[in-house]
Amino acid sequence: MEGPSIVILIEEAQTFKGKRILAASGNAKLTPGLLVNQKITDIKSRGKHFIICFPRMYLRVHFLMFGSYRINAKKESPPRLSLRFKNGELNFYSCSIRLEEGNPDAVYDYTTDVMSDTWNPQKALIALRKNKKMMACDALLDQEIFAGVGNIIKNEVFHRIKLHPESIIENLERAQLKALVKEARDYSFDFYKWKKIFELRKHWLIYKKKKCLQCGNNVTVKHTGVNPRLSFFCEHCQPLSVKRPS
DNA sequence: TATAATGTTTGAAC
DNA sequence: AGTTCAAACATTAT
Repeated sequence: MEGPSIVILIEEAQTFKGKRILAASGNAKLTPGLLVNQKITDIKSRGKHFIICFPRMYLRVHFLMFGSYRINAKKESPPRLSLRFKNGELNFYSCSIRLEEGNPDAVYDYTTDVMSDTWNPQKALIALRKNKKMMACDALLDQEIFAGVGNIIKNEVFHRIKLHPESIIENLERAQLKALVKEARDYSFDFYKWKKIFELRKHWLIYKKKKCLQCGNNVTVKHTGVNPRLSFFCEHCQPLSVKRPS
């Protein structure tokens, strides 16, 4: 689950903000009793982390690849964590959940979150210049630089800026670096917009495509980067960046 | 039905 | 000590 999906969850879960937990259960490695009677002071996110705040602690939920949730509904499988409120219930499945002490704002840097109001593109540029030997595909998935960006966003962004995902950061022109930072945020917001109206797939231009919609060439599918994650790209429209000697 | 994928952490090995 | 790597976790569509 990528950053924009977490932002949608925040909106859907707003109904529980300010509400008290009446009961908590599940197979998460935490003591559910600690949550009972806790009042939710805030619901927020940082990148792919969904955060439920209490006065002196917070829940940190990461959905990884297969995590899911239900609001006022249940799945057949046992929940990782189920929270019951007077006005409904919030259920999490096959995700990573941790209960942490303190205030999340002391831990998280929201300015590196592509969905955040405080997103700082300049900071991302500086971080990229600091990692000049990195492949662009690894940089874009780096949650310290582009928190919230996942593999779908990665592929669509490289297609939009017409760049080969295996390009080395130091070989990018200044304009390409800026485009990378700009589209990381812009496509994330398009992802958010389209996902909300169930049109996410419909707008994929390269991810899981067979042919490039621009030139008709076969889409190259290969694992790229140190991770390595699957990349879909057009060798013709997305050339490897090679900086000219200056 | 076997496979691979909207992802990250951990700990061993080098 | 830093990096690299495989394993682990878990669900579902194709």
